[in-house]
Amino acid sequence: MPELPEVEIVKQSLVKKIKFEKIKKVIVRNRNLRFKIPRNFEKFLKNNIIKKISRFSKYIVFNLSNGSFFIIHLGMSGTIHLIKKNKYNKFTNTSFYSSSILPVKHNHVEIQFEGLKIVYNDPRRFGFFKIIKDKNELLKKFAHLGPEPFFRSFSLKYISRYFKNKKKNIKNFLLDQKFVSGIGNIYASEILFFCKIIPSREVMKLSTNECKKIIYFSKLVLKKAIKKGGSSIKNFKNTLGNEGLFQKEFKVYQRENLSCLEHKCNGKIKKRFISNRSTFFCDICQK
DNA sequence: AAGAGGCCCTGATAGC
DNA sequence: TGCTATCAGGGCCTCT
Repeated sequence: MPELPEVEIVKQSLVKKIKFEKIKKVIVRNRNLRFKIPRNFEKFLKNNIIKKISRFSKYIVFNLSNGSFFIIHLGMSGTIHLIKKNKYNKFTNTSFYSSSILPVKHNHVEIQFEGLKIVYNDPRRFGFFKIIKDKNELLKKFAHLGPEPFFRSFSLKYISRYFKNKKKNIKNFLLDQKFVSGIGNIYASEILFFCKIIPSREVMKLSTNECKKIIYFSKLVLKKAIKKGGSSIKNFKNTLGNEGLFQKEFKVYQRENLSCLEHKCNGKIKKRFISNRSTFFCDICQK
């Protein structure tokens, strides 16, 4: 599920529903996420008010009333579900994203507020929660991450300097969070299609104009995806509303052997593995 | 230093 | 039906 646009959608929903709410109770059913959830996690969060919810790259950041933070990363398969109490004071299922039905298995973390709770579900457990003591530690945690495509610092100067004498291909660079943060495997293929650059191109051979396109279309594709509510791949069945719509707009991702959607291009979309990740492109109009 | 590859984990699907 | 193999939207670590 989650690249920058999907995480942004989750964040926006969380802002609407739990900003300024007080944490009443925390239940951890499985501590073994990507990083082990520490023993003091529940106690640390309890009685704090969520003062602010923001996003950086693919991380959701919660400011707590005690001056500390906690961050959530959704990994490959993490989803956050909102459960509300009905008028009989019982919890009923609705959701923020991806599925309106709370799955039966893999509900690892539950954070309860007055009248509602959020449930973190993650079959593959590549996601994680982390307590961050203060602002300094937060900055340190994100220090290794490059700019988001939306940042001014993601400039022509920045990327030309970065690409100089580098032999790695452009697809790998778009996935490299040290270079640019927030792009994942779906949007990397999509962005390169718009740029008309083949994913295997060595970055040192990119022209100035192509670098400009990378900046422009990285912003454009992500913005459009956010507008459409993100992408919902492999939806759970019984999805009612709330799922993203951007997957309907994919030009290349998961379109192997289908016709290229570029105007007047007769190509068929190809699928190749680039450093073990599936990559989609048209080898006629992308060069 | 840069780049390639393995690994963490479960579930869905394809092929026999 | 039931097995096995492969693949899935991420990122960290190790090795060369």
